Amino acid sequence: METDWLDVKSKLGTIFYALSQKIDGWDENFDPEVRVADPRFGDFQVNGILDLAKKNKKNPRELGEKLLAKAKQSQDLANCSLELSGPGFINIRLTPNFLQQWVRTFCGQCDFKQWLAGKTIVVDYSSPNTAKQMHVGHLRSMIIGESIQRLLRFCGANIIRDNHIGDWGTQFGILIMAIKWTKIDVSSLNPTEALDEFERIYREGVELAQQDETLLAEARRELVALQNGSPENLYIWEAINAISYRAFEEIYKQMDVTFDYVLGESFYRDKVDRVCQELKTFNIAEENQGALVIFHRDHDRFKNQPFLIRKSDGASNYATTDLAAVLYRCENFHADTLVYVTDGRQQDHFQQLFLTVNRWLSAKNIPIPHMKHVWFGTVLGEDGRAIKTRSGKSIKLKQLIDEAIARAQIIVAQKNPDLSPSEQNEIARIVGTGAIKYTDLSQNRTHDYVFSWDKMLSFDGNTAPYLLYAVARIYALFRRLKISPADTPTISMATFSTPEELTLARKLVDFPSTIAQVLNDLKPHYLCTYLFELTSEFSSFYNANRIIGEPKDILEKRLLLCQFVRYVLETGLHLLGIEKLEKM
RNA sequence: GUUCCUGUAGUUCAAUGGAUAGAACAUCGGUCUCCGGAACCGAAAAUCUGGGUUCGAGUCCCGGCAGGAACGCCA
Repeated sequence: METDWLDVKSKLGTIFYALSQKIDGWDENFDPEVRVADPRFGDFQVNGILDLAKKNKKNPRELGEKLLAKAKQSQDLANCSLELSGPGFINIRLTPNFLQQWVRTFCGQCDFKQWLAGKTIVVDYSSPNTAKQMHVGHLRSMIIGESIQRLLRFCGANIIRDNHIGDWGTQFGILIMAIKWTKIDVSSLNPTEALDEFERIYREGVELAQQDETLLAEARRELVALQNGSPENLYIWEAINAISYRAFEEIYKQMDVTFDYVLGESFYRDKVDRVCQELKTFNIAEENQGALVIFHRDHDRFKNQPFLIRKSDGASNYATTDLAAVLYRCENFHADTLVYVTDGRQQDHFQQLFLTVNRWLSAKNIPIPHMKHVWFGTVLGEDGRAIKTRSGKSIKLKQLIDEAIARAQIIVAQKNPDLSPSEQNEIARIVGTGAIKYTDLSQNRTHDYVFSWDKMLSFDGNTAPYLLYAVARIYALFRRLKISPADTPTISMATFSTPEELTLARKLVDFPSTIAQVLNDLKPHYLCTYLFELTSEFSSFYNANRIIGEPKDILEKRLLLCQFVRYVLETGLHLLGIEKLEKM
């Protein structure tokens, strides 16, 4: 089988389009709209005939008959059975022979590197603020960002992972004021409790500032002093950041998240003036009520809603930093795409940012990168409102992760007491963090969800442990048969024949088009749905079709399916940021 | 006021304008001399509301109702 059959759905689209163009008078803008079909009707269906008929006021059945006649003569489709049905669908069913060839050709060979080859993409994700512990509200950017970053890399892009930490914000004004007010020595704090302490001090500072205007003014002065390089304030700031970074690192390590660069907002502090200057020079930014703002006159909303890039007190804000970061990423990383993974509440900000970058970089006459805001819904508390740190009762990320690992630990110890403690610990970590990641990723990222311990820590049903278990069983099978997963599977001459073999092989065919869809929308939940369905079909297959003790040709064809399933599950789990397990 | 998101089984979620709306959890009932039972098979159970567009609407448009969010010096 030719390698261009890897993505069968897309290949069928190409074939049907080419066939249609051999028919006299057929619309050249025809889109066959090949879709995965309901198994009752076939494996794939051509949907586009109905649209075409509507547009050209023709009878869809007649058009369908013409296209079907061409398709039936096509050598490319010799291994498919075809029929016209319903109002004008062409149903396509792959023959067992086709499935056999496809599985043989692509087992372990699903390579999508050419899709994004040559692209340099900066992915900006996680991006917590220092001086605070990460809480469940910080989960999504880290998990979704990590997954998307892996996906883009898997599809051939050159990826730069940048953690744009909020280490230069106004929280430091209040914090430094309160630290000085309460005369706390930052170097004397116990590192494990220091972040709690900073949060407490911060809340205290907010209260103080509310009660006493002179302290509020003091906080503003401390921030300006910090930004102007006051050694005393820089010392406190650095101490706070060092403690914060250590806490972040601990979580990233547990969650298997890594970055190439950690360029916080402070990194851009000497680069923002240039941005403001240029935007003024190009007449993009203007002074308004003492601040430097940008209006986009040809935009319905942003002609009135300003993009504020310098506050009236002269301080820059996150908009300025983001602009400086865009320039830095273009000039130093030569990025042609920038991906931002943040909460959906920042949609206006990013729209304004992108509009501004377009105007600014065209004025500078340098290439404008593609910019994509990959936003996600808010994690809500029980009250239906966003979980907030200031409430003081939000769930810490560390607490959630530790609890997930502890629960997994109990189950591992119970199911697999013979494994060494260190093996059990590692399994518990992967199962526990995998469950958290999968729960988040398996939901449409653009929807809000209410945080619940039960949901995050569930190990039953459509969860990471279910997928991990299937992988572990395949490894167990290989161990019993004394074969290595790295071995090239022996090619059996037997074709798939049982309903479970055929259904499973059929499901494997959808892997490439699923990746294409996830890539198109940057929505990992499509992948989760696919992997769960694949695993479910694998489990049914494995339950109903014996392998060990079967005649050689049957054993071999079933092993080939196991090998392919293992490959797809491991690849898929990796793309979700979940590590695989050979035992659990 | 402008803009954005959401409303689907008891619960949590799916469903690129396609054929009889899929799952999971929970509930009820099955499978086992079973390659790992963290498994498999089955049952019952749902599109907020009123119009419209379409051969076809959970999906698109308009109007309600309900919830959430953003909108000038927070990030």
